[in-house]
Amino acid sequence: MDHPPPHGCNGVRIRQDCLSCETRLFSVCAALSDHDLALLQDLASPAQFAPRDPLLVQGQPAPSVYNITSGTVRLYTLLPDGRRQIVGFALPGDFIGLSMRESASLCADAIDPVEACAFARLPYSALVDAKPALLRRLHEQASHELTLAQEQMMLLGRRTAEEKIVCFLLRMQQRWARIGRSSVTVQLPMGRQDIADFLGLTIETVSRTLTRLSRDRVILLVPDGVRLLNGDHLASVAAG
Amino acid sequence: MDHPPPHGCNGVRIRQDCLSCETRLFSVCAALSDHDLALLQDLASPAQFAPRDPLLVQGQPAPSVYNITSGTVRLYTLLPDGRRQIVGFALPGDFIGLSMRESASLCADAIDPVEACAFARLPYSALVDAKPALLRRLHEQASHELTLAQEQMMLLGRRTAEEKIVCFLLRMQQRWARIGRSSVTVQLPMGRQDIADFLGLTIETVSRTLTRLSRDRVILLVPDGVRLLNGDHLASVAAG
DNA sequence: CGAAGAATTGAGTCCTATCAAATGCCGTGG
DNA sequence: CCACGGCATTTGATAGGACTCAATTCTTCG
Repeated sequence: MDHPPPHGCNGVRIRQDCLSCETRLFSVCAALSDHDLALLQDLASPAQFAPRDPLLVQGQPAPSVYNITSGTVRLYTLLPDGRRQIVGFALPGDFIGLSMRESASLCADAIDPVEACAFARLPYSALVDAKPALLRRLHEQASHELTLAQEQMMLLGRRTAEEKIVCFLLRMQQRWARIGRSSVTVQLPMGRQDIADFLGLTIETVSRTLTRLSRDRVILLVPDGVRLLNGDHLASVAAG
Repeated sequence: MDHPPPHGCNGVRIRQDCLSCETRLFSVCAALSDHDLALLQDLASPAQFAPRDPLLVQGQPAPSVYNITSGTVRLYTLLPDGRRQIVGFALPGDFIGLSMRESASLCADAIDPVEACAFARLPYSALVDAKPALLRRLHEQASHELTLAQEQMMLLGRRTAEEKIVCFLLRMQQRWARIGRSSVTVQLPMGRQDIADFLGLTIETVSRTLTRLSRDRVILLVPDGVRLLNGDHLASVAAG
């Protein structure tokens, strides 16, 4: 893929171009015919977020749902005393706002520069009502997320720190692979504290575990990511 | 509610009677009109499970989906080395098999004697395709489960043993209340080991924490449940 | 009554958290 | 170009909460 980013012809304002969207095939949009996609495109407005910009705030009304087209978003909940649990990272192709409820049950904010398709909730909801295929796709997506959430519960409740880290690295590798960015070097756009809050650990334990794996030549720490050196060992740890 | 359990007239074989089903209003069936409910009823076959009987086995084909009408089911995943994480308990009105995939990603088995409506997956799937209202309801249900799963992640990743226990008790109270069994005495049909595997603790820690709460007059341990004595204290612990 | 399983209680250990300090990284501005 | 400040990360020392192992008590039920 080396064509330029999508832009409008004839000098019109730059708009989404769903048909050529790189994330289309991975996203909920894959459920739609070209015709229905055009309807969806009319509802979409491009949105950009700088690092730390919020997409959703826990408890506050969520005017839009989003389809991430580039960048990484963290989804998390907070306790009053400040403890944070990250419940997921949204990558390109991921949909934010599956439940379509009026107010957000989560916080979501950009980790790095994020681009997304925003859909106003009401017209989007109407389109979902009119297109069962889209609803079906949303439900499949929600079911998939539920399965992931259940895996994460096993990880949080029953796995050791090392297993948590290893599972996390392997899952990130799989997720990048699924959207066509397969590589031995796993990109980690999030910081150590984010990883800790995702895995139910402290930042120190994350750091120590990564350095130990690195010393044991199982991984190699590189800027903004890790290279997986000993896949067999990693897989056997993850298997439990 | 003191009428006898549903049974057929004229000596016909006992069947589900969805219209008078006590769990109808809480379950996915609430999405359907009386007419559509009749279609659903034709697909339903009553099923009973003794304690420890499996409803689903991880990785194996799931021929049916279930609507629980009485009793309690535990849903869990296993690691090869035997570690177990319970991801939820299904109570009357709960639906098992939301994802409608062919093979189960979870194990599910009865904790106490369970009665359920079983629906063969294929005809059920066909009905869902024909009735968007039913699909919509399934999606709402899945979204709700996703929200619960995210709360559970916070609990597993960031809460102390005492907070886990207290949150669990309060949530069980709410769940019983929602299906019309509100009471200061919270029924706990599952054993201590089940609670431990749900909360990411050991059975000893569960037991010790419950006895400590009991000594502090916050709860009272009774057979098959607990009575909540100091709701304010419980709520403040749960708030974090 | 006795056996088997479930739950509780106790003693000691270990993994991870906590507290604290040092190091590395990167953009800014002199 | 390099010194500087701020932030993220790493490393170290210590403590503590939950786990492990083991024994006892309580239930249930034939």
